[in-house]
Amino acid sequence: MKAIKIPEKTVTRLSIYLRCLEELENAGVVRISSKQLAEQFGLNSAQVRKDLAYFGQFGVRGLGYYISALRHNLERILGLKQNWEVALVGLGNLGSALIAYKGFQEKGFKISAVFDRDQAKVGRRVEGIQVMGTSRIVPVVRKRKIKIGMLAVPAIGAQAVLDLLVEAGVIAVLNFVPAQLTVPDSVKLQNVDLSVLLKTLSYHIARTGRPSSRKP
Amino acid sequence: MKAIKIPEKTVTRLSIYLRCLEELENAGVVRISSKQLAEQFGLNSAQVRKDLAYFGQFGVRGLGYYISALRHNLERILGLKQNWEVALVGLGNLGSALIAYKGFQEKGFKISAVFDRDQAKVGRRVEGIQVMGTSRIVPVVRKRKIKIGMLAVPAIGAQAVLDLLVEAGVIAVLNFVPAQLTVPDSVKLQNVDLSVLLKTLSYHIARTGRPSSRKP
DNA sequence: TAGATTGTTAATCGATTAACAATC
DNA sequence: TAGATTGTTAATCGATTAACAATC
Repeated sequence: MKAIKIPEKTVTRLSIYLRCLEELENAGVVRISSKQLAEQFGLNSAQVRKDLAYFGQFGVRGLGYYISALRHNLERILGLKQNWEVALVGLGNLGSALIAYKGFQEKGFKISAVFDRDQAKVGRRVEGIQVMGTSRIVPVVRKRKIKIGMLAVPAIGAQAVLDLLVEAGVIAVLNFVPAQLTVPDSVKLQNVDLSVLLKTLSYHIARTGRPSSRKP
Repeated sequence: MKAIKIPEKTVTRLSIYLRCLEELENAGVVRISSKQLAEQFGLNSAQVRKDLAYFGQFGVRGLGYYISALRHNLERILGLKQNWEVALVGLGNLGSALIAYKGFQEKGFKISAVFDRDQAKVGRRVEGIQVMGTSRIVPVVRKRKIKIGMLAVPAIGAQAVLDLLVEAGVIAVLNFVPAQLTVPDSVKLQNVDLSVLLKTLSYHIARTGRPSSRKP
């Protein structure tokens, strides 16, 4: 079969294109060229065409891309034609915000199982979901065939919890824990480390922000 | 002067190295080689050395890097020797979680000003900080010389709020709004789009997760 | 000194972009 | 048909990695 490697950045851009296409379709626009689409994001039009070309021929020469058709194709490619169940582990500040956030559900991602180590939280109902102890991760996630995990626990013990999710059959994990965690190659671990992002910002300010350097 | 372009990825890795060095120092380790450090993250040792070499010569041939010295150097390079004040705009689910999250403060980032458009929230006290209306962004951020913004408002109107932060003199913004926002070149906009990350996970599962494809 | 590891150059790899034939 | 824009190849650019002289 085809062994063409598709860059991760391409996949990320597809979902950004998709958001733009949704807006355009809602605005009643029918067609768009790669040039117009690229301008929305400060990208090169060849890059847009190449990103799409990894997956097929979706455009019409001389005309561009029909928005509705392209949108459906991108949704299919990204696996968004189905609703995904998500298992959240950790119900601290961040976990609570994630479960309260309505944005995911609109996009087809539903947090449908919540786990926490703290016995005081177990049994509570949050957004209509009963909180379970971490010992229930393996049976429940396996039984419900949940494929996506969200990890929002303290760094201590995070690897053990992640191992449970993997054992339960999760294939992809959105990880908010600022620690070096490992998963088998077959599992995708997507790190969201806000501290690392803030430090990058700090670097940017330290380099470009001030005419002369100043120490506090 | 030197016009060497330092890759963004290098800066991101520096802060990841730093976290590792902190752990090692706490564990009482004195020295580490680029090879050992690289193995922690599945990276190449040449990459570690090159990342560091952008900023100076921090190692000792034959021995490796002294952890304490390297750590101080990285903190200096990343601008972490000072505490940064952060202005948060938007006090919904995510904004509330961000302000309640204690992790930032430990790393030297303190949310010290909070703004929301909703008059019902203005005047309330959250984590010891009095919430202000968005009309106060420009005077307050400018007066306090706050350089980092966090944007956690709804997509509608987000650009206008971002413009206010920029007008107020912010140089870097951590953006949680899933929309295509623009800033001047001098300002760094770091997007954190959880929906995009989830879609990348969805793609991964759709491609690798199932032996045969199945539509719901 | 012998062994180890850095700092740095040169080679490789992969992603972006320019260019253009195909074609609507 | 003439003009526009795709899909794709080839050129360019930038980041990663191998290799090794310098040196602790």
